[in-house]
Amino acid sequence: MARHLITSAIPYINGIKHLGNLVGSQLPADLYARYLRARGHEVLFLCATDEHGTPAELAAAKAGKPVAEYCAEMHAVQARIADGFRLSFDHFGRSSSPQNRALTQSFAVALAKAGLIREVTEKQMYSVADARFLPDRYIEGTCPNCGFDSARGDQCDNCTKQLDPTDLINPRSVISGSTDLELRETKHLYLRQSALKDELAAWIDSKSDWPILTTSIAKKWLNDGDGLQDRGITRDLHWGVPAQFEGAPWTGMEGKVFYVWFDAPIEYIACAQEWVDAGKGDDWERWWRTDKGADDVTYTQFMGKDNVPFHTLSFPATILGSNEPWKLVDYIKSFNYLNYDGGQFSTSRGRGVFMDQALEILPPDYWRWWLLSHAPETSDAEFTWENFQASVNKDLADVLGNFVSRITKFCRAKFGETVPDGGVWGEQELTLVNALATRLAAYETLMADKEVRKAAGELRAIWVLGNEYLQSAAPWTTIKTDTDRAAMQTRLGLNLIRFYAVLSQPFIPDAAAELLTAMRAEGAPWPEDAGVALAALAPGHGFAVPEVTFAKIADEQREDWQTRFAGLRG
RNA sequence: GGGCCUGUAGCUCAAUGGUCAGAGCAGGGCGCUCAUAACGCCUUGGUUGGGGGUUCGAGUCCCUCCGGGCCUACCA
Repeated sequence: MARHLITSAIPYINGIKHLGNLVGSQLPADLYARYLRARGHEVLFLCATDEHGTPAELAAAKAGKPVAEYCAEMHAVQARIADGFRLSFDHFGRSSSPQNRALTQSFAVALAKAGLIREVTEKQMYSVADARFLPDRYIEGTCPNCGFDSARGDQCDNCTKQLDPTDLINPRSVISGSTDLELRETKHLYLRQSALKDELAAWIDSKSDWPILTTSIAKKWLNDGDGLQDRGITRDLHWGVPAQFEGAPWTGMEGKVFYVWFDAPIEYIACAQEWVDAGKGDDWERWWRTDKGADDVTYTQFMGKDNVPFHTLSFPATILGSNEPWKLVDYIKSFNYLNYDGGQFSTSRGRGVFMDQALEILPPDYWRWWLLSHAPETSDAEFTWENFQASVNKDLADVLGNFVSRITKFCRAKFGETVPDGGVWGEQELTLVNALATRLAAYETLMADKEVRKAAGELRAIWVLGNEYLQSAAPWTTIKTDTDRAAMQTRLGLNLIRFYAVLSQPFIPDAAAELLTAMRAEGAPWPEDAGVALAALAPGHGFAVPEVTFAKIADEQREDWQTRFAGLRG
């Protein structure tokens, strides 16, 4: 038994996430957490909403609400949807929590003591009409390079040229359209990441088993240009962790907050405190403090590729630079993007299927299975309705669901709704059990390695073995001449349902639970030995014939959804 | 512009430099009748994006061209 800390990249508070966001972090993290729990490991699986920053302020303003109220509402919405997808967080926290505020400020002090914070006075664009400083991309104007009239202050979307807001012709605020902009001096704190460059590089180099996607992005940032750059960790905003506070080793930071990417990863730690404060646990330090037991913890993070620089460099810089005994991540599993029907999912343009909509049309297991079995691990992947329909119908309805139907209904018709007695395993059964044992071991290895797609493929192959067995054993033929043998074959078939339900739990928890309930085998443990597990349901054990576990997606449904989700989100 | 990833069967994807490039789905044939017209068996299908090179041997390594994607530090 080992102890595993698992975190999923924390979703931004601004709106409901789409399926691409889900498959890139929360869903595979949940798969891994569920698997490890099923294997009897001690797991702490944490996620939260990332609530600070300019987009949250603007979204709240647009909704006509105070930002704190907006975030509280959206947190509840996201928590409900996460629950709908059966994401088994031990706690779903908030980066705006008091715990995170205190911890973020504490980290800043520690970093300052270590000489890793420097003050920088710089000039930023200020919008008089909006009464706020504006990030570069919140300023638009005409591109000096190509003449595009909606170029952003950081880059022109038309000609891709890198820009500075002061390069723009006729710059205006994206928020209000106001052209009353001026450069104002402002002071910010910078984290001296450059001072930690060698230490970070050595650490990254030691991680030879990480996905290429993870290490290549990290190395790029470490080595690009002049190497790892210092990063501003404060912003001129109101919504965030105040950068001026009692005990702060600097002055003049009133009205400023820490940058979201500084406080968001710290929420991983604060979330464990929230977990304890919510009465769900009693000791968070044994998960996070290496001086208090966390040395034994294996820490795995899941995220989309856009989050990699912050998790491989910025956050580790915060941890290492603090000189405090915090647990560093052991493995970073990163994902590419999921595209939608020939283009990108887009939150801003409402393109694709969003988490709430997905749950409105189908149960979570359908989405979990398709998304995980098509997880964008080696490259970007593509969602199409045709592929979704075909995969789900074949894998879930035909291969697994129909297997359950055929054996339970056969048994009911011939022996009644109890596990039949008689007969002993022969050559055919031992061959099956051996094949299952081999595939089970492969499945366990793939799950432990976080090879999501391959694990899904192995699980499916395990389901297929049941159909192959039934087909060749043919109890419906056997029963005509040898009742005992037919009973034995049927008994094994029923045990396969229980076996499959246990193995399938991480992918399709609802269906697995339904099957275990039907087989009256709730709480069945992970099989230590396939042969033993496949004899667990003894003669006389009652069961119920399950309702159709997975209904098929009809062509009309698919076409309807295809049309419905083609355009903008209504 | 720079960097990284990627291109393999109609589709979605595999393949430590080493048998004849493999699976699933789709297509074709046969079988079965317990089952959600489900299942099983067999099978068609490839100049591995193009071109060069290294090597006894290249999908894999190098160069180049073409296509797709991501990142490029003030969105998060």
